[in-house]
Amino acid sequence: MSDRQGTQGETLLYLTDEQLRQGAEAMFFAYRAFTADPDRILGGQGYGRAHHRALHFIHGAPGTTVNNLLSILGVTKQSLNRVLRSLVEDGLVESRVGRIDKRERHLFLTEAGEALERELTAAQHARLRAAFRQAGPEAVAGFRKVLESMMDPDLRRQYQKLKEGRG
Amino acid sequence: MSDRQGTQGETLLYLTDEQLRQGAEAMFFAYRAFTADPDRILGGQGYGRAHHRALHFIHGAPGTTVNNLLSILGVTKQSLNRVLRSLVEDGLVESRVGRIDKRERHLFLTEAGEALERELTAAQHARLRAAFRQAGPEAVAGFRKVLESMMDPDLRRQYQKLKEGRG
DNA sequence: ATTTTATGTCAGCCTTGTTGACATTCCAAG
DNA sequence: CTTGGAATGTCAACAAGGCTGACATAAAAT
Repeated sequence: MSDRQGTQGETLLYLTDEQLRQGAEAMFFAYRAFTADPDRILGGQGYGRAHHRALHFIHGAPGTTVNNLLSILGVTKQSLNRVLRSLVEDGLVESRVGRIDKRERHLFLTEAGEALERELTAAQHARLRAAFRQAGPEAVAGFRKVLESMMDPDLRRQYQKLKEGRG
Repeated sequence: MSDRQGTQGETLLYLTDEQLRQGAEAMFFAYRAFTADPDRILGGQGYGRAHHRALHFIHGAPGTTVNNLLSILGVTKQSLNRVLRSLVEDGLVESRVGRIDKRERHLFLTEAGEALERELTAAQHARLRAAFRQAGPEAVAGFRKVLESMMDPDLRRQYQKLKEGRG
């Protein structure tokens, strides 16, 4: 029971309350760092994290509907609507009525919207790139593996679908 | 140049825009899952994520001052004050005026506060434990390594200090 | 003793989540 | 064809939790 290298030892080791606590705190601090740069960029202009998320996913799936975006973002349509309205008013997003189903709105980034999305992504990717490089490829693989395991099955499916859609 | 195992090949491989994008989305989805259980528990009783964070760190460092808590949480004192006030009013946190420096307030969880903290921690740890177990020890090491690399030096120091304080 | 600094509290604003009410469009049953 | 329900999106009002500014009190410095 004292083999710190053995399978049993490690299994017990990394699941102690202290290990879990450290994992939780790491998530908290890292997520703050992860969102810090885009938050700073958006802070000045009356936008926030919600606008970043909308820009990100519209960029990744141009022509997506409001309803589809909702299922990805996991917020209510009323909440998303406020964000989209300001983005449309400011000319960053274009909302076109669906041709086959006129109830739907298809969303696209304008050139200005693409430009802001690029700026936000650049900041976030710079940080991520530095962290990935410093940690090394194996650590990155582990990072992804743990994050995926942490998601609910529904969220994981959404995440996988986004990946495959671009793969 | 075609060695997918070589340092060069891997370095290029995991730093493509697509890899970074997937990393960012993994963070987004995983963080949502990470906070989902405590959010659900707290939702009913007029509390939120901010209360959870306060309970968590007061539990981990009983007697901490408001100012110290601020530097850990990274919010303004006005924002934290609102949260603390409701926790004190509801008898979950006790705030004692400092004996040596009467400007300071030292914070402690009451028995009820400890009980709620345990409930929240239990939910979050259950999810984390399942993810860690599924991903395996090496993945968990990588997960921690990447998250730490992602933090700003200041945040990383805070995080390390918390770990060592309990180590 | 008076000024400056540190700590915490109160008031008010903004973003972004929530529910409720509603308009429009589509589709299916009568 | 029409009518009633379901799906989609919008508008209004409210709550949580960020923020800045103004302020009270205690400690420290001059």
